[in-house]
Amino acid sequence: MNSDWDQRLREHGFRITPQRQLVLEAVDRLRHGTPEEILFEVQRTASGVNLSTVYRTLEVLEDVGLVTHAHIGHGAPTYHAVDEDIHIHLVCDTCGKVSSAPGSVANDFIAQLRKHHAFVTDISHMAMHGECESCFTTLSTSQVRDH
Amino acid sequence: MNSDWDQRLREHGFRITPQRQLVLEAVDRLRHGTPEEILFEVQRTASGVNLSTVYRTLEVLEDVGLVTHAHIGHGAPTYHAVDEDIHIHLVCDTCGKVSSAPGSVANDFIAQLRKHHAFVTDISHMAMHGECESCFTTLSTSQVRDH
DNA sequence: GTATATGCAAAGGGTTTGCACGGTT
DNA sequence: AACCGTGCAAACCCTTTGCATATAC
Repeated sequence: MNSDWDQRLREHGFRITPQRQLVLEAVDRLRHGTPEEILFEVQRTASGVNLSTVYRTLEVLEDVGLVTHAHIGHGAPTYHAVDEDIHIHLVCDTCGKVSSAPGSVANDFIAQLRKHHAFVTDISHMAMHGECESCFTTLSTSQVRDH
Repeated sequence: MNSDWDQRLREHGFRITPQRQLVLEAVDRLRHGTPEEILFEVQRTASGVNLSTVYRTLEVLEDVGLVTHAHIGHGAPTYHAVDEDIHIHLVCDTCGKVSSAPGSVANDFIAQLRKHHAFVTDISHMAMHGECESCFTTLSTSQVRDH
């Protein structure tokens, strides 16, 4: 885990609290987690922590650049530490499976968006929707599909 | 608007109703719309239509391939007709502005995901998060930022 | 000591569901 | 006539907010 997390918070004028440490540790341990999943992880150590504190804490940790989130489904977003290996989420909208690809596969694409469309993409926030190969193949054989 | 929309519904065993026609027309007219925005548009013609009908109808229209949706923010998803020009949504997480780029800019990227990561991307569902050039520039000059 | 953070409970958006009625086939 | 689709209201999930208390500085 990022060793100067407390420094990072102080720099931005935030205080150091047990809750903030615990939430950050939980995010690191889970690698991916919704606010509720993070709450449960935190509560293994400190049962008194409240869900609204988790929400407020995640917002703070995101502000200072220690965590990010991606929207991988219709439900709650998933949070992860920023120092994780940068990756892209591939969400199968048919079976719900979430796989990932190294962030580098998007380099050219992102460079093009930057150059020609004046847009700076936040790669750790990227979630692609579509279908995994097996779901796609199943659909192709069971119904008409236009290519 | 797609001229055989009713045929499309019938093929899949759905019935033709005024509500389904009106919702589809509203989506076409708005080009992009949340369920609630679509409801308001529909209600300009038929004030009695209910929000839950809009939700159920959008699900049906998506099932038969007449509309899709993309998650461009934390809030409600945005629906649009499938025969629109294929485009990618670029969402600025700082100022909230949503711009778009032609779908073709992602061709290589999508081909790579298909070939090396067994994933078939639904391009009309693509929403990229990040910052527009002006927000990015402002941030760069007002605070430390790592490149 | 003062300002910020937390816990709790209530309210808020967005979406789904159960049920009786009405409309399409 | 049978079944599907609709309107309405209630329930649901996820998230935010107001307020009093507790805690970091």
